[in-house]
Amino acid sequence: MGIYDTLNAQQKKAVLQTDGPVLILAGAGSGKTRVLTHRVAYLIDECNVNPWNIMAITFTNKAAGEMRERVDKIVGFGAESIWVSTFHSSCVRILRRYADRLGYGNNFTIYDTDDSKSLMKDICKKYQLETTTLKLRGIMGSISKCKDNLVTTNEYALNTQNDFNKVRISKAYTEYQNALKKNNAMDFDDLIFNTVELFKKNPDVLEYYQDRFRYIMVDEYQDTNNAQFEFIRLLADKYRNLCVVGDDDQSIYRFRGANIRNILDFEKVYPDATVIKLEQNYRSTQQILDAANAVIGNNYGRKEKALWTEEKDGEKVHLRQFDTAYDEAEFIASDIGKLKRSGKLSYSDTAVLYRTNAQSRLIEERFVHEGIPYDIVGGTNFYSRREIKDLLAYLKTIDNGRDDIAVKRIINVPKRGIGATTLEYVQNYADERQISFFDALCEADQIMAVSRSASKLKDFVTMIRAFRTKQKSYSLEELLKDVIDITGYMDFLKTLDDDDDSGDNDRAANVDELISKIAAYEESDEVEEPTLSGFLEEVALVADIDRIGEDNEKVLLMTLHSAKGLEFEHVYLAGMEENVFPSYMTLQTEDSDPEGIEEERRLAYVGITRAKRNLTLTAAKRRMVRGETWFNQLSRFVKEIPGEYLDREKPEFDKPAFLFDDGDSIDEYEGVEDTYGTSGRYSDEDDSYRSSGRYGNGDSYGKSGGYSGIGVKSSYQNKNFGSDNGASQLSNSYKIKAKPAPKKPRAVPQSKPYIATAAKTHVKGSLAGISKGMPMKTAKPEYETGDRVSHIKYGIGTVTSLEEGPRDYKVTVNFDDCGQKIMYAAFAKLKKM
DNA sequence: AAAGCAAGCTTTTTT
DNA sequence: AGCTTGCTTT
Repeated sequence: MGIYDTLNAQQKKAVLQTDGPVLILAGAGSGKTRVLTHRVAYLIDECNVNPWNIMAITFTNKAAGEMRERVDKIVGFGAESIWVSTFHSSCVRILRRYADRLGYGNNFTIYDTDDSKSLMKDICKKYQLETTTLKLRGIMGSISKCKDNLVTTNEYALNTQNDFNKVRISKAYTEYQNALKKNNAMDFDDLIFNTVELFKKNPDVLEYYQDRFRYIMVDEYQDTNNAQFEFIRLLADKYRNLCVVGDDDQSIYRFRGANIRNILDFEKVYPDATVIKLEQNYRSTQQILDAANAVIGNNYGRKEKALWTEEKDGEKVHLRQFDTAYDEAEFIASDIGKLKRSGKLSYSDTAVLYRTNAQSRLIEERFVHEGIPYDIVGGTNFYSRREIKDLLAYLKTIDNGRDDIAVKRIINVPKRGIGATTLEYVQNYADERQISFFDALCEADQIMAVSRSASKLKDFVTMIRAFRTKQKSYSLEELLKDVIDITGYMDFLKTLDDDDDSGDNDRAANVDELISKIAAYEESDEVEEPTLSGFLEEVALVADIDRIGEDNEKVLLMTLHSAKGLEFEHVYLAGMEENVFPSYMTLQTEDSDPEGIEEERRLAYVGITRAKRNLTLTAAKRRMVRGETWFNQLSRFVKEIPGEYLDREKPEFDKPAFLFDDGDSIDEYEGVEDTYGTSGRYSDEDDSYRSSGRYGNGDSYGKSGGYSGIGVKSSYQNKNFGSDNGASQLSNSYKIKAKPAPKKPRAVPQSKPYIATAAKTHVKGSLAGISKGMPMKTAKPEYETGDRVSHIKYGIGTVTSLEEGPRDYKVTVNFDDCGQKIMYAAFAKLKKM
């Protein structure tokens, strides 16, 4: 049977067990994607299952894409009719057909986290729901939890037991859902929740999909939440051919509602389940696996398993500890550079992983310095960047006036002299009449209270209507460029970050990328009828990880979370320090939530097992976090790795981090009694601190204005500190934190010049170089810098610069009447005088 | 009534 | 460091 012979015994068992519930516990790197794809092939080729009856759910679009590709290769025929998609996109697909059964329009829009937040903000304001203890974040969190657990607004309302906060949350939940419905919108959680609701209330719909998906496979099952579980359970209920694949040791999304019990209790829900463990690892060396096993072994309540490999040759795991995060970043960059030069490393097979997005900046700077090409995953998702959201909000407004959030976002962007008060009146008018915000704007004349601003509102409406008219004859790309041009959006961006121009460049480049993206969408073969709504939908569900291409010769920088499911020859885990990883937040809540630390450990496990051959752990003794200097001890996860698996350059690494070595650039360090018998402060002669932050006046830190760095134990109180100093609350002797003194920040040696260059080649978070098939370019305009030109709206001016963009020329004109404007040449339709 | 500026507060992770 | 909020200015 050919292709199945390459599988090991356990893998083969997993492939051949096609019927009934199956739980595959697949350790990291144990070839689970291979198993899944072979299983699909087996179902089709050997069991005569119609591809149409197979559904495979993955976590990210990228994973879905990869699975689809591999299935296509191995199946050959009919592969395209298999549903391979994420939970969210599956649900969208179903809801697009049946949302009307729930009282939504089938063309509902999808709100991202930002959109939901602004909607909720309005609601909280309207009903005065926020208190000192109950903030927006908490309300949103509670509601999200409700949806994850399939608790409806009514059910929640019945269970408030007159608890003060619960009553408020209940009100917020109810109003929020009402508002969503009115806006014909759903948030991420709703997509799953509503699909389950749809299935429960409409047996005919459920049965249709049950009959359709006779064989269901779910990847990354350990990260499903209760609603997702219910979605799957309902679908699989008729034929019970449900195969879930996961690894409880890699469950890292609890904060998002993932319920590790879904995988741990699978056998309780399906007592007849076949359980198969895949423990042979085909990815990493024994040394790396030993380290991973040693770390994860400290967790309780896991399904016992031990990864092993036949790959015995390998280096030890490298450990390097540095004085500062700068040194750490410098090492990573230079080490990668060195290995690359000696031919031992390829950029595309190398990743730097860290706990928080904020850690990327320093590393990024050093990469630029060393000339190492890189790409950053995550941070602010391309589609959550301000400039992109603004432009998309214009497109949404043009597409569908019912989306109040989009309209409000852009009504005064760029500034049109329409302020908060005016908007409030308009909103009240809309509320009274139960009409949309945009419809209210159309009747601005009727709203007495805004009579003074009525003309501005009318101008806005007229502009949007003009776009709608143009939409009929324009391509999407033309429409977007026209929006940018008419609104003077590039101009507005210029005013945004005037302190330094690098951010500005990024933003402009991101706008270029959006144009490329919309053009690529229009020209894509996969879309038969490109529409504005289609584009907006496609864009709504992309995760940042989805855009990584394989072929790029670039080092990837990303969080540990983003790295799940990926593998690299060389992996650097940066910031292996207490309070960084495990995170400060987790350690703070350790008593009330002991499971937090277990999840962090799983995250460490995920990180370590990303490496195939070469793993380097790095840590810094001190680093700047949100304007404070933190002194952290080496991460407990490093200490959990037995010394014999480690190659460490500094044998004294595990002494308390704040005992500085002789070479350290600290002039004075006084010991004070505490857990470690020390703590101290620095003299202010020391200039090695690149502190910044707003500590404009040193009074609260003591007269000396000196540096107060302390090692703290729970009972330690330092009177020189403001009472809000987090240090006094620290309960674990690992934690050492200090505040910087007012000090002239030492010029950071890298900085601007090459950051600016970097923006051109590696646009952070943009799609630079990723969208394929950039089509033909607009011809060079007839005019040049210095020429006098005329514009239909702005009149006559002088061209001050003509810059070549990826798809079009960007022309800057200094108009005699309205000053400088930046626009796209193809759209400005400038006439040379 | 809107825009501009300074102070204050914060997030760890994301479909 | 970045974003929101509140206050002052126009």
